[in-house]
Amino acid sequence: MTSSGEQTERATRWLSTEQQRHWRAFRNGVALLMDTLGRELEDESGFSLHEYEVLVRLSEAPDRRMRMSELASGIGHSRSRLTHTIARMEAAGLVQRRTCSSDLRGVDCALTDTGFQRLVEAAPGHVESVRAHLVDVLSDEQLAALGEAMAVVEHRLRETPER
Amino acid sequence: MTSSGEQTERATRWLSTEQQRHWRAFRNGVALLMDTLGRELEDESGFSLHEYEVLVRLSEAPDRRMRMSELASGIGHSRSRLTHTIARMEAAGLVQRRTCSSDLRGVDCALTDTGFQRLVEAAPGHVESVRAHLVDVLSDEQLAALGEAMAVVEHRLRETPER
DNA sequence: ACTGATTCGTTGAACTTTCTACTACACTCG
DNA sequence: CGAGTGTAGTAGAAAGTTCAACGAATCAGT
Repeated sequence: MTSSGEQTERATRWLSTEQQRHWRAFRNGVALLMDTLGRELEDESGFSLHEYEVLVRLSEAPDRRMRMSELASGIGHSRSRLTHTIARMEAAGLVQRRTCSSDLRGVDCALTDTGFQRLVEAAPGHVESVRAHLVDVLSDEQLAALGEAMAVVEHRLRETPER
Repeated sequence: MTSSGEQTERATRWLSTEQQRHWRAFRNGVALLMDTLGRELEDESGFSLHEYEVLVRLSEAPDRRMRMSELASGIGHSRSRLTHTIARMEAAGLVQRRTCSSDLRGVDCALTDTGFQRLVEAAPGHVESVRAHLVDVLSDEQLAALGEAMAVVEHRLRETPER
């Protein structure tokens, strides 16, 4: 809109047949896998994958408590979304909100004993699912390749300032 | 509940440290990647990844039309969800519903010229995103490993009768 | 043909997630 | 100090998804 009028037409660098095949396999496989893991977790323990993730993070935090925003950015949810999720989980007695001592704006979210207990009960079944559909289906090398590739992807995405 | 009372207590086969590391990297990486691709697509073309997927499938179908249920199972959405999605897309003029000639229960979903046009406009940007955050970030071998591993996962999930 | 079971797609309500606006506190710089 | 700017969390409305129930068409068995 400034000087050049039309932005330079650059030919799209389409994916090669192979690349497209792999990308689609990845996309479809991930969707189906996550869907399945989510449904199985839901059936067996009543948690969604998101709630489970919250429980896991809290259980591993010092004192089993964490600030809302840490929790949110850690699992990549919006602050708003986490507020709603935690509200539901608090109503269910899984977590408890406390005012944060060091920063009066902040709120700490603490795992209750009930919440921890329910996580302990849910974990074995979930691990079984992950094994059955991912870990035990692949060779050690394949799993490692998967993990390492996605670590690179994540690292790049986090280091990039923005786009 | 029948004979044995307690079901046999079997020790949970937890993941090894390495396995857990890879599984988490996979989970986090996938979440962040898909999130980013979705947001970029949304910003550039106004489509969600789901809508985009619908457009792609239709554009590749013979006659650019497909039965609702084929479409739904192809992309792994519930029939209900697809109904709602297609309703919105139809209101936006991207697709059109027609009665299916061979089966009066069925409904065919056809891509409109507008829909095809909008897909053509959206595609280059999306491919750029996929390259920037996945394809060009990995070696050919890594991408191939990713695709092949997930193809195995998907295949296993589809062949299993149910769980 | 007739009956019952099944599949197709839709509907509306309940629920979850996203988006936007808002309050309160913290930090910083004159 | 105190005005301006940024950050933490929340709240409610809008958008999207899931769930259960339904009407219509097909299929299988008699």
